[in-house]
Amino acid sequence: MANIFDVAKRAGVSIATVSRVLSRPDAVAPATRRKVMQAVTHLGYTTNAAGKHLRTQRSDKILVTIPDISNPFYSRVLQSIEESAQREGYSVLLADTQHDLKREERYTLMLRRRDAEGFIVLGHGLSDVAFEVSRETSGLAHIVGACEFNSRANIPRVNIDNHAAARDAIEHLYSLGHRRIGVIAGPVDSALSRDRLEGTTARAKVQRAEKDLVVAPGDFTLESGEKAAEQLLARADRLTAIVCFNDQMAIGAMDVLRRRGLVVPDDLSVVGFDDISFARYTVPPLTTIAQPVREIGQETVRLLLAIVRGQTSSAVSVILPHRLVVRESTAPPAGTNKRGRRVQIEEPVSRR
Amino acid sequence: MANIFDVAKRAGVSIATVSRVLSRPDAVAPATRRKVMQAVTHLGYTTNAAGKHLRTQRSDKILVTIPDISNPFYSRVLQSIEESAQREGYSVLLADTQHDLKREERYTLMLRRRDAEGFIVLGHGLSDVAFEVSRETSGLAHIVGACEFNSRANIPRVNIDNHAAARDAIEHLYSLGHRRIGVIAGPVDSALSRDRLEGTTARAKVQRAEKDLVVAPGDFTLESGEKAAEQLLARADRLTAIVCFNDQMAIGAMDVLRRRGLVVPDDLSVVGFDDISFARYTVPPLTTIAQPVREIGQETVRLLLAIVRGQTSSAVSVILPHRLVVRESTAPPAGTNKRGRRVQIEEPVSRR
DNA sequence: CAGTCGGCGGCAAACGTTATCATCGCTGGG
DNA sequence: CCCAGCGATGATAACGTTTGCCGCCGACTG
Repeated sequence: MANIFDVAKRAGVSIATVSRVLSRPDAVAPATRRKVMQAVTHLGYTTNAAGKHLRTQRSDKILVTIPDISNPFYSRVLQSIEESAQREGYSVLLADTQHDLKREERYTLMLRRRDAEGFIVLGHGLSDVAFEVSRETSGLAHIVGACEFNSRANIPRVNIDNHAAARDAIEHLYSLGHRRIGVIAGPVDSALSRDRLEGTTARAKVQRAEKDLVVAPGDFTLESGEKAAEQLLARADRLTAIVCFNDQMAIGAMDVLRRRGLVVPDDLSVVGFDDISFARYTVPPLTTIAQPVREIGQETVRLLLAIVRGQTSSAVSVILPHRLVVRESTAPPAGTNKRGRRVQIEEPVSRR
Repeated sequence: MANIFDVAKRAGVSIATVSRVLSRPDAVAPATRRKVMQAVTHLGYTTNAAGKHLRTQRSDKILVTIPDISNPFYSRVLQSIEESAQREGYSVLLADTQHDLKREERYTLMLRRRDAEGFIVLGHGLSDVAFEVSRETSGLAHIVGACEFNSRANIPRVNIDNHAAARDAIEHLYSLGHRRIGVIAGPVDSALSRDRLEGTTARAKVQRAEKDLVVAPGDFTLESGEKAAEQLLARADRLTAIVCFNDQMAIGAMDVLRRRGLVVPDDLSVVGFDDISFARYTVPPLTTIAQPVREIGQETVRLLLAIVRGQTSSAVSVILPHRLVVRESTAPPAGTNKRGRRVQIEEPVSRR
């Protein structure tokens, strides 16, 4: 493999000139530039990453930890992050932590080893090591959170207003006439889930319906959605709607309902979260809170790189807008009319 | 940030000893080892990646290109790759090519720059540059394909027997009594899709039913599944089943059928490919060809690292077993009994 | 014509590590 | 008692690059 010396020799210049041609071409005379470029192409020379990295102290890499890549929501955020990073000349080092803090910890070492210049954390886990690394740096830690956040560490993050989003979800159900509502939440240690839970209960209080809110925890997987739905059905009767803190749990829940012979939305309305691509294809299509995945990825990268490049002295978090997407999994509860008003049972029930 | 000199000074030893303590601890006397370790922990020293990389010529990184991370099948393979790599001490550089050969090409440069030691290609795209890099290396190119493969380049790969898998899918339908079958294939430049198409037609020939096979191309997305299904329905009547070359297109197709008032499997049977996690949750649950995603990832990494480490002189491709998972989206066509035999219309139609 | 200025390119240091080789002291065997 | 040998550690040479500094030369101006 040819190195910069080989190129220099062949072009009859010094290695400094070769380096200059490659990094700042206009700092060198056109004639020499041509000579060098010829040698470069002839030898198939490419700058060696390690040498450059060592000299410049920049690896042009960012580390992204994800609790679970196979979660379509995360994978789409990742996709956006990757694209944005790439556009800025950065590569992405992938770390699937599988919800394991130990793994995340191992990966965090890459930051300290200067293998990566910055660190994006998806999911709520943030190990002690990461926390520590984030503090030991003079100035701003090169860490940004996305979607989730760890309340312990004072780390800038970009996400939607989960409190408001959950409020909107439940508001939608109230406006349809629902009152007794099940909630399939996330793990208790998830700040995101806590925020959404607060959003729902806050809105329920306004309605004076706190008692009618039934919560079952899940872990954002399809299976946990099933389990939670079964719990909900066993624990509470007269439920007319279920809010799920992500679409996968909603899909799992809808499957349970279907197997029990319950029809969505006739018997029960279901609302999801995230608006993953499959949400449009469920039966019936899922009403859900859409998150701006693309923008989340873009903003996260922008924020991180601003910190890394020292273009900002005080990084602030970013809140992006969410959007309620009403599809066909929600409708007024049985026994009410279109407006959500309770009607006489004798009247024909109209829907959608 | 403390470097090896700082540690050496503090421990009162040479840098060589520090390096030894960290890499081969038993090559150094216990007393010195302790002294060094104390200094290391006190200073929070971690080996600098760039220095190590430059010296050892090993980056401990592999590059993985994926046509589309948001495809759940790919993301699960990626997950397995990442885990296996991690276990072997390697990190994964992620490259989402978005089906763009130019992007893949840019990323391939990382291999030449020695930024990554090896290269895993998911998807069928393989740019000229990659092809070239794979040849310029003396000995084996550090490239392994997964799932798909490029027939042009002689690159080892790991995948299922797509020909046989497609045969099994269509065999299943024939055995149920279907004959006139629609196929939603992949892009024509996809070798994987070609193989599967060959598998279906080969099996159809045995049945003397080539004329009853109707093919529409897709591109593995949900939307393309819808489009292809519409084409199929418009072009061919009397179709009793559809085989799709991935689950997402199957889900898209089933949505079209549903909107047209067609019931699966009563009116039409549907078979998918991949067995993504959502396949179990479609309505009805999708019959599909399961791929051993976990094993594909493991084997790919194993194969690549064997090449990288020079543990093998001639890398051969790996074929992993697939499996037909029969769920509820397939049944005998209307007008036949359980055994798949054509019956009198007057008889009651039984199913499942 | 002489002096100065600017553009271009070379020299060399530094980035942080590992591995090879040399060295030194100690031990054990002849 | 001496020397061979061995175990432990130190000195040092790369690995390949970028970049500050400086010198040279040509051109332009007074």
